[in-house]
Amino acid sequence: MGVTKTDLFSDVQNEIAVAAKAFAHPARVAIIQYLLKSNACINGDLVQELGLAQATISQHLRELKEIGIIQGTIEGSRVSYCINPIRWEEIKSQFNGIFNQFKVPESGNCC
Amino acid sequence: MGVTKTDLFSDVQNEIAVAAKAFAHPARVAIIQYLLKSNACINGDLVQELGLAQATISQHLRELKEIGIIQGTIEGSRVSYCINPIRWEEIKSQFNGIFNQFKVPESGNCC
DNA sequence: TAATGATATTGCAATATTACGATAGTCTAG
DNA sequence: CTAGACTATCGTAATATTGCAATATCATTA
Repeated sequence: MGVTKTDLFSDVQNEIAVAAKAFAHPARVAIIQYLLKSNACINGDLVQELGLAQATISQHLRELKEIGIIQGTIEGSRVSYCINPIRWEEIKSQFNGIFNQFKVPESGNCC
Repeated sequence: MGVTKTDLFSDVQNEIAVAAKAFAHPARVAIIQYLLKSNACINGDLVQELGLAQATISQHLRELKEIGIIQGTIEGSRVSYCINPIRWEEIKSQFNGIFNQFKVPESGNCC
């Protein structure tokens, strides 16, 4: 009924799902890529950069902050956002842990 | 209004968002991990493995198939699913492309 | 052929996500 | 202090996702 049954799955599986949501919307991917490029930015820049309303971007930023992949500091009347290095590495290694698990079977592909 | 404005974003950004959705639900993560372990499996196994209804699992499998990350072959009355190696590498390198873009700035962290 | 087993599809119901206007709060100029 | 700039939050509308029972398919087996 629209409710994800998180209790059926392991902690790791739920964590990966949460982390993946950071990348599961093109606007958030765009925000992350922009942060990677500029290595710090402000919300206002993003309103120019992406074509979305200020409220929408603010909402995506909050989601990314909740996931922990970005962090923000208030700078006067502005807010500077950047990648959270600790969390970034954490998520990166969670994904690499999965990606590196796959080896093409020697006996050719199964199906 | 609930509609993602895909036209605002680049192809790559949209592609990453689609790929990320494969991992954005714990059930799909669990399915992928199970496929990684068993290196081929059948739908029925998954109904035992996860606690979800058959219809629900079939739906997740279809989504993963649409994303291309898994593939299935009909084997009599059963279906064998496995990782799609080509697509797997594709998605893996898209994510690595992002993950490796981040370097902790020498001047310490910005915010 | 009929019954069985394995999957897929359909048709809801419930919740989640996306988007934005309006509004509120918080600085910084002036 | 006041006006303007920048962000966050609220309320709401529209669409998407999740989950499952019921049903449909299709191959196998009796």
